[in-house]
Amino acid sequence: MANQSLELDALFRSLADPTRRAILARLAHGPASVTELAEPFDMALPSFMGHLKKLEDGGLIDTTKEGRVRTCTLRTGALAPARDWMTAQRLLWEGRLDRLEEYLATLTEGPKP
Amino acid sequence: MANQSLELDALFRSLADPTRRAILARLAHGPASVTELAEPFDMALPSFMGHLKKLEDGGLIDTTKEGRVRTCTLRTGALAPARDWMTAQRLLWEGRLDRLEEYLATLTEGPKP
DNA sequence: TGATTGGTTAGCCATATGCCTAAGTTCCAC
DNA sequence: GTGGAACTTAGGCATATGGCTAACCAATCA
Repeated sequence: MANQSLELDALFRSLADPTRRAILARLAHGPASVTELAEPFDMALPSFMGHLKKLEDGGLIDTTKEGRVRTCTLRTGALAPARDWMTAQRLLWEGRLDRLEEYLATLTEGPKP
Repeated sequence: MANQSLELDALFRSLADPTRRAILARLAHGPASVTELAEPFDMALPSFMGHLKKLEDGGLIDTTKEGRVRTCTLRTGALAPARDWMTAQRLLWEGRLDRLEEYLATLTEGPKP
């Protein structure tokens, strides 16, 4: 549970920045190199690389180096824990406890990474 | 758009802390006073109050004072923009552009706060 | 009316964050 | 072999964050 809390900390912190959200939104269209990703931003490259590192350490993206080009790829399902937490709260708020129970049942059945 | 970006910054930053997430999860069960909310936490009251202020400034909760008791209430739909952004990314990732279009149509029809 | 309760304000500290520049390394095209 | 491209590392700076204690204030109770 504490581990899940740390994971959610990192996930939501990763999303609490417009640059990183823009990176994720771009990668949703497909993999891209660092240079491609950085091009729309008026930001020093080492600063931009810092954001990529944050996303990689947070488990949101994978990066691979081929020659001098580093390619970034969105990690499938990486946002699921954050989305699941928000969905759980919404179901509680709306008072649909029976739906919450069904929903939690689907969580325990799913595979864990 | 920039305004939406700032709103998402504040929303995700509010969620990037275990104490604030626990507050929201508790309030999902119904309103509570500051003292009730703070009781499970081993934290100085001014520090805890700081978290409540963050949540209120971020539009996630409302607070009202009656006599010396301040009661906190979850604001309905407050997490919707964050959830919507995550849903939009997921639909992109899964390549279901037609579903994305349908989804975006529902957004533009909905009332804006 | 004094004591207690439920916050509120102010100031401080350690750490994290997001940006910068400068310099460097690895790879590749010419 | 060399210059340029694509990163990578190091150090610095300003601001934000999350916690603390101390003192205070407003409301209520005995």
